[in-house]
Amino acid sequence: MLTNEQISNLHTHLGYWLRVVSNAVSQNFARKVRAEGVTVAEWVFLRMLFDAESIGPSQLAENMGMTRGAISKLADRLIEKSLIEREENPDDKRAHTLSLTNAGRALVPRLARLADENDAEFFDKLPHEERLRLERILKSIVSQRDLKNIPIG
Amino acid sequence: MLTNEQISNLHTHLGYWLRVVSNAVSQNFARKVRAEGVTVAEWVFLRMLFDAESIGPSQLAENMGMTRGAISKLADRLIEKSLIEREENPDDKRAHTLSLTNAGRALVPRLARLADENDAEFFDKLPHEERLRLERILKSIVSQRDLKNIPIG
DNA sequence: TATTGTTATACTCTATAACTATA
DNA sequence: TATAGTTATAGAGTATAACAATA
Repeated sequence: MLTNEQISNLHTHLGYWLRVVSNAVSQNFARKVRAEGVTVAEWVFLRMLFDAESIGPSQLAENMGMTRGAISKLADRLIEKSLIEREENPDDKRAHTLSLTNAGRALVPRLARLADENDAEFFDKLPHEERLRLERILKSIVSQRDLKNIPIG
Repeated sequence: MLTNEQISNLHTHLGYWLRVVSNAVSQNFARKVRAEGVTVAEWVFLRMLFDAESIGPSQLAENMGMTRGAISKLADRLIEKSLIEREENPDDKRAHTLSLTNAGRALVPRLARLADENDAEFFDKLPHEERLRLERILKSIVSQRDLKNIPIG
């Protein structure tokens, strides 16, 4: 017989199915938050500022797994939307501090609710035990591969 | 007491963990195929042409869950790389047919091997049973939500 | 010199829509 | 007029690197 090389099909990979579901969840969420005028990356950004006492672009870039350049652009957009403010640090004049405006702080709970809704849409129909299994398996891969980046988009 | 509104944290959502893992898998794969000079979208494109007897941009757009415009650009790039060819259909002069060149056909098995490797890197360390569970849960969400788009990027 | 941020460039994918040619 | 493809434009994210100001 001739070479019987196996060319695996797209759907034979677990990564494929993971991406199908993950992209659907993310796109659905993106649509929801777009109605509130923000992107998924902006939601993550705002949610982090909500918890942070005070945080600079570099720290945020580290936390979000983005470059400082990307954070700058994101911050510009959020300032444009009056959701955050940028201040100089008096102690170290190189450093900036980013913080939520009142409007930004008011928006976060609304976005958090959308995140809850979105998750429920996709996963609430799973039997409780399956949901726990899925979470456990995903977290085991995260810790095994030491994944630390916040996923955007 | 004051309002005890719960602002859910990023990591409380299953969709968050799904995205962490999915993005890591995809980015790892993107890095691998980039070494072969293609993107993930181009891999999907080539893999589909590998099976198709003859296929046009519209059909491919449908199958890949992309717009025809996006397919056109993708096809331009792949033609530039001499991996596919575009022909006019003699029966219907509006229609085009896309097909692999010899170089493109030769590349697909190499990319398929990378996809296999990538999947193995992330999932082979899971107990066999967990892997089956993960696949079953993901597919149940796919069928429940009737997801049909091939995930790119 | 090293660090903090910003800015610039280029590339990929997305979305929408205008446009051409053919049916 | 409807359909097949292409092209144009704009937005969002990624990556890399140049750059200014400060430490």
